[in-house]
Amino acid sequence: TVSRVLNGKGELDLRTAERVRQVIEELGYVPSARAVGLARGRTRIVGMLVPSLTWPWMGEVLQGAVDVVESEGYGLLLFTFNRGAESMQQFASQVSSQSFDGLLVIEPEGTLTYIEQLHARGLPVVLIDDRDKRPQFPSVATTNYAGGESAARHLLELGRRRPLVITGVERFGCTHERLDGFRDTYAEAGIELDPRLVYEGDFTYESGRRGVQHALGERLGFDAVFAHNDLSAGGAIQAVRETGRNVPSDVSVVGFDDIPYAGHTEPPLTTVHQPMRQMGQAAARMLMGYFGGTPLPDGPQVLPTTLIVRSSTAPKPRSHQ
Amino acid sequence: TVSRVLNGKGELDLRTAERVRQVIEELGYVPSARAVGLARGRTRIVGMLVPSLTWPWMGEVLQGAVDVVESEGYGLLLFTFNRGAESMQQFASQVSSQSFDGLLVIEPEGTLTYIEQLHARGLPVVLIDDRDKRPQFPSVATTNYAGGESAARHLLELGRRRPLVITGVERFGCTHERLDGFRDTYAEAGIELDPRLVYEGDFTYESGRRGVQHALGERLGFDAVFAHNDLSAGGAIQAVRETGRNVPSDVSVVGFDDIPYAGHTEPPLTTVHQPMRQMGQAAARMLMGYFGGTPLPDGPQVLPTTLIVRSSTAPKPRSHQ
DNA sequence: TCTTCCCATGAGAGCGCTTTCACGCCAGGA
DNA sequence: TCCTGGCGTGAAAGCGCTCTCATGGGAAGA
Repeated sequence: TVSRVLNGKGELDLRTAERVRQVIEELGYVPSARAVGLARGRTRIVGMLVPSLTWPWMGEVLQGAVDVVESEGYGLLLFTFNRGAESMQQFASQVSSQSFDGLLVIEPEGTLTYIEQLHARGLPVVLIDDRDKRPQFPSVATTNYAGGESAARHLLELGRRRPLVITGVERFGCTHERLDGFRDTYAEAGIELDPRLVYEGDFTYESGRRGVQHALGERLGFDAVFAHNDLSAGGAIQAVRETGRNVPSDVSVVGFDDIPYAGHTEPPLTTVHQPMRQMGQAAARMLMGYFGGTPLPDGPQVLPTTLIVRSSTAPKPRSHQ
Repeated sequence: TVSRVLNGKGELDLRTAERVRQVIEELGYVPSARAVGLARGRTRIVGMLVPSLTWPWMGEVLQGAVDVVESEGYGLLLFTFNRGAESMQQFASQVSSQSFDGLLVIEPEGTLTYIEQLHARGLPVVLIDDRDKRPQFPSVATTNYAGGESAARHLLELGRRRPLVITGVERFGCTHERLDGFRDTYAEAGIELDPRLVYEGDFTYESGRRGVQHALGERLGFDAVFAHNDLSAGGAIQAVRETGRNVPSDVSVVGFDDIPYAGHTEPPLTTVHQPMRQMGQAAARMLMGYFGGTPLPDGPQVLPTTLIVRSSTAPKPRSHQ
């Protein structure tokens, strides 16, 4: 009967319910999560697997996920993947011991097949920002291609016709999408990107510097930089300024991500905003919805990027055109 | 008997054990965390309560904690406190439903009494970076006072005799400690800080800018800035440079925290490094140790800060002295 | 007033483990 | 050969809930 009162199920007399509630209050009784979990077969906990917690935008997506998970009365069990095989081991055992009801994943490199297995075995899984295209999978993604397009369009409007691209890690899907969007837009404007001006970076500040220094060393002229994340854009700005050139007038720089750092570079960085927190929220909501009865969509939910214009981009001065 | 094999307890025949193990292997059997938890009365999960996940150094301490927690086969249940009372409600109910065996806390403002209650009631709790001094409490702290001292010593050695201090939020203990360490060291050198050159900031980039602009507006001369975190130090650098002054020669700037951003300011920031990841690790280790039988120390474990000298500080030029 | 039906509640069987208890068996001493 | 110890193992009682099933009592219909 107490159980009925607590869960609000079954027919029961209002006065009895009130009396039970009163006693519960007096005793300060709280049901044990463990026992409830065992009896019900569900834990009201969702797992979240992330590659690393120290990436600059990770906090945002985590915060987004935690917010909705908590507001639904669920708990968020955190797993990372920075001790390689051992991490995976630990995680796998937690999965099979059914420590959680569903899973949010920012895919650590090379674990996709495993994650797919879990999904196939019936564990509700939502992927965040799948680097590889995985159409038949519940996931939340962002418009990397369109982000690349918007950066290109912005630079074209400013009269920048020889952009240097500092890419992300080559094996990530997002790198290709951002590059393709950018390249295609330039192509539409009748400008083919010089392949020598596409530098493979690795998302670090240093790689941004190296990209610029490399181009300069090769005596390749450029009037803009499109970096695939803000950190490398920051490095690029830095390297450009060191040569005495001005940002934005000599070289305009566009980044990607819009982490807080982007607002604090000198000059503040124009960048493609990724809605990290919203992505975390959306993924969590999908999962919560599933627990509530809504089936998981078997495709990605795509959240749009937005171009944030700050001061690192400006029209090309007449004299140089 | 299966249970005995799995837990390695009790006397049992080696051949039987082997046979059991084989069958377990064949069946792919994994004990249910829920049932084990209920039967044993422990969940092998530790909770972690943090004010916000988006603070720049939060990822580091989280990562440190997760690393050791995971390596011990425990899980990390994450709670945040950015929806005020509601968050607290949720968290409290999780506590009383015994969802976890122990708790790691980066104290959200104004929850200390509650946390203390939990500790008094027998929940193992380890605090990270207690802003208020709480001597009788297991915690991990860092040397804020000594950090302030080291910043002061460094600036004094460079001949900087009129520093501007941009503090953190006034009600935080760390703000006072950093300021006291700094002030006392200057006092020892025979220099009393000009109270007008102590500006109350709030740990934001903007507050760093405002601090500098305020001092400049009041026509207060200064040849150095000590900011209580890196973000506001970045803002300070920016504001100083905007007036045409040089960092480090005209004004040397020292920050606090040593977040990744500190390496990317222009010029790279000299700062007091806080061992965030180590603090997370140490706290988690304390808790793990407790589960292993070692009692919790009833005082803080203090990890030292280190001064990281980069390019935002330099000796005072002769001509200006 | 008697029967029928339904609503509110108590009893009890799980959920999948751990842990205690007791029993059976074999080795060693009398 | 019989008795005493232990060791290895099966049986069963929880852990603290949920949920089904059965029961009792009161209202409504005859």
